[in-house]
Amino acid sequence: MTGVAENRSMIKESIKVACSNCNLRELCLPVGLSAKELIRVDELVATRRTVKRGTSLFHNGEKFTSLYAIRSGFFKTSVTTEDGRDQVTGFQMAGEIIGLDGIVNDLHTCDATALEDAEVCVMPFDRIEEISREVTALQHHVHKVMSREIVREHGVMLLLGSMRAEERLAAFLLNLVQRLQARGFSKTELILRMTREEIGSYLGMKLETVSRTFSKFSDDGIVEVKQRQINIRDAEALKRIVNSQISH
Amino acid sequence: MTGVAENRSMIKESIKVACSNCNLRELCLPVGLSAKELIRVDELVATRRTVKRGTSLFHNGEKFTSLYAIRSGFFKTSVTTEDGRDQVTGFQMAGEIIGLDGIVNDLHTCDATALEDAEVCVMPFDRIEEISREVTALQHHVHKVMSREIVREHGVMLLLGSMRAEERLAAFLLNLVQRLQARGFSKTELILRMTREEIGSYLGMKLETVSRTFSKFSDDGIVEVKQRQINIRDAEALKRIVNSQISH
DNA sequence: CGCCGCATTGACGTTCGTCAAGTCTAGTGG
DNA sequence: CCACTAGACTTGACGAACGTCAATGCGGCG
Repeated sequence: MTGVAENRSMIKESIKVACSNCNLRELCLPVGLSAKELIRVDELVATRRTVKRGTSLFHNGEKFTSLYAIRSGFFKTSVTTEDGRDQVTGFQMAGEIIGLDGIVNDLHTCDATALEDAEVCVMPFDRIEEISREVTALQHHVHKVMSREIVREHGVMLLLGSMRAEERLAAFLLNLVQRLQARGFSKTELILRMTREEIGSYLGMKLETVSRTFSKFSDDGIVEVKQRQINIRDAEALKRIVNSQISH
Repeated sequence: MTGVAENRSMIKESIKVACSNCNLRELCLPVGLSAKELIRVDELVATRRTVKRGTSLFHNGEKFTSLYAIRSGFFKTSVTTEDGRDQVTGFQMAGEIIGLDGIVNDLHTCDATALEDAEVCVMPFDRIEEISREVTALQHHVHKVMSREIVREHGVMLLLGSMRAEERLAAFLLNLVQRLQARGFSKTELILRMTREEIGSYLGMKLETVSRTFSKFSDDGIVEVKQRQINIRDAEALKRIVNSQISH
């Protein structure tokens, strides 16, 4: 039963890395578990699954069974309407959880697409519920993960509802680099995994406006932009732009 | 201990209506509970609390202790940045749950303000966690409530990121009237509990644009607008506007 | 009755979207 | 190795949608 090909990705059941040994543990799991609890929590992950760049982990309309913890790689999630409109709702990186949208109706309501080759831990949701009845720290952790997502989306709503193009892009860059830094990457250098169009969709602006705004930042010496390679030269300036509060 | 005045609202502990008898039960609670489970679930609500119009149930920065189920009245939730920007993140009516944002950091990250005199059931969160360890239907229900909020916010992001003014207002009206209808109100008549400015904040547009768009709908015979009294004359037209997909 | 907050409407300006042309880069195949 | 191509990105010119500012209207409440 190992190495079986599935629709869009491969299942890998043989090589299991226990959560208790995983280097992303502090991102995925609650802290301060007893040895006994850790053993229970290791049962959360049923399998691992690799997702090739450009393919999707799940689609809108698919049956929901599991949450996914990203072990490596980079995803976008996006919603689509019947009439073809679509909106990127988030970008996710290692240690983050995707699939929460599926719980309410047992159906996924968005697509999750890998922007680079990725690997995820598959956590069947009924198992999550079962174990979190026994391990209260896990129960609380699950609640926090969901609440964090709600708060994050509040921030996006603020951005979309009240910021102008420069403010949006500045906030976006600062958020990305802050999350990368929390994972041990540089706080000034980053490589964008998404296109200008995907950034624009997330930020509610057109790709041309994204491009122009990058150029503006570059002209002002705030960031160096070489295609998808970004070097943040003046993070303080970006923060000032986000809090600009121009004209009122 | 009854009728004690608190900061911004009154605590009412004497007259307890059990959840099991509450007419909003099917909105707040899971269905199909056993008698024994119902008894446990009735312990969820510690007290009830009235919130006068214009006052707040909780504020950004306050310690989080409880979720609130709205028994009657109408709320808005809004986030504010240091620099004074603010954004309405939602409008909530009877049967809906507010306070989910506070779980992640044990602090509320938004304000909840009553737009009309309201009454809420106070459900201490540690009690929710305790009881949902025993009553799996409640556990699942809590997860669904949070997931539903995430999905709702995806919808708002789509609206803010990709719709134009008329589409936004049409979607807003349809959503409001649909929720009111689910509570037994008319599907054509409604009274707005919020100002044009609050609608605008929620929809990412200025109050003047909200007003103009109402006037446009009125001129087109789609809705009658008399201040805050709205009569939807052609819901199909509103749906067409939402799905307009003009120009691409 | 008169005030005040909310709503409407108009004139004008800014930001961003649209359309179009052109450039850069990576990947492919001769 | 280089030419070629496709996809992504950049840049410019123009226009539409919406924000801004300001005047006016309306309705509820003291």
